[in-house]
Amino acid sequence: MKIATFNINGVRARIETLTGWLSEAEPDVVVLQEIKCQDEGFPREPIADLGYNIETHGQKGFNGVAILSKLPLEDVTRGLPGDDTDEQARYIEATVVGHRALRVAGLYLPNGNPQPGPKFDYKLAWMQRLHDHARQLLATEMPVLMMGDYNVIPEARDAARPEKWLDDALFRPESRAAFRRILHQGWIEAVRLRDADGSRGPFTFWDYQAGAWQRDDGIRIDHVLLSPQAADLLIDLGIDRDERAKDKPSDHVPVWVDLDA
DNA sequence: ATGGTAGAGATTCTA
Repeated sequence: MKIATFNINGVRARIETLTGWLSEAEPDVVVLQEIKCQDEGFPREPIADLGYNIETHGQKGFNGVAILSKLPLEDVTRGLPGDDTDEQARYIEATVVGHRALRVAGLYLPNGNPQPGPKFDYKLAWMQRLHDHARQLLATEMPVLMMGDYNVIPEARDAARPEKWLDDALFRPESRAAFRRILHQGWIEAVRLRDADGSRGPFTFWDYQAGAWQRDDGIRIDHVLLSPQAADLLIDLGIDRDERAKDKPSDHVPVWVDLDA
């Protein structure tokens, strides 16, 4: 089963980019971030026509996440637990039943800039809530995938030019430490299973500005975290880097895993 | 040191 994460940066503005990739890559399950629309504005029809069930958690203008699946989605939950006053649509979770049941979480972690400030405080508080919930997910002993745009550059080798990110919320020590604290519960970063050495990259995001793509001035901020039970099922993984060179691209590219599930 | 781009929706914010 092929399961992907893709920050689409506006699903209505980029519906042809999305359907083109879905047709080519043929993922079974996709978590989307930054749909930037409300549930009723989501372009369901062209995606349903490709055989996907659709569950959305949107809001007006910003943020918004969704899960697409060729298999039925069960027990869908919306919003990250831990703060009933949080109105930002950044988290969705569902069970996908193939010949094995998987729990899939799609998340859009707060950017946190500028830092320091209230947005950075919100990012760190959100990461603490994710940490608490991630522990509960591991305790289920199901195969779990916790994937999405983490807005965290884990290490210097995850940036083409780490020096320019030193004062950015994506690379601050507090953000990186919070990400590590989640990993240390026992999650496995899929990409690093196959690329564990010290070489630079691969990247998943290139800014639209200043020719970042042309200079390969990228960062790796879209991550797939696997529970041990999910990691045991891993067959293959990839980053669809070529999507960034196509017409009307998102600034992020898809990251996917293939599991024996 | 600055500005460079993009989407949504309102004349600015978020990234």
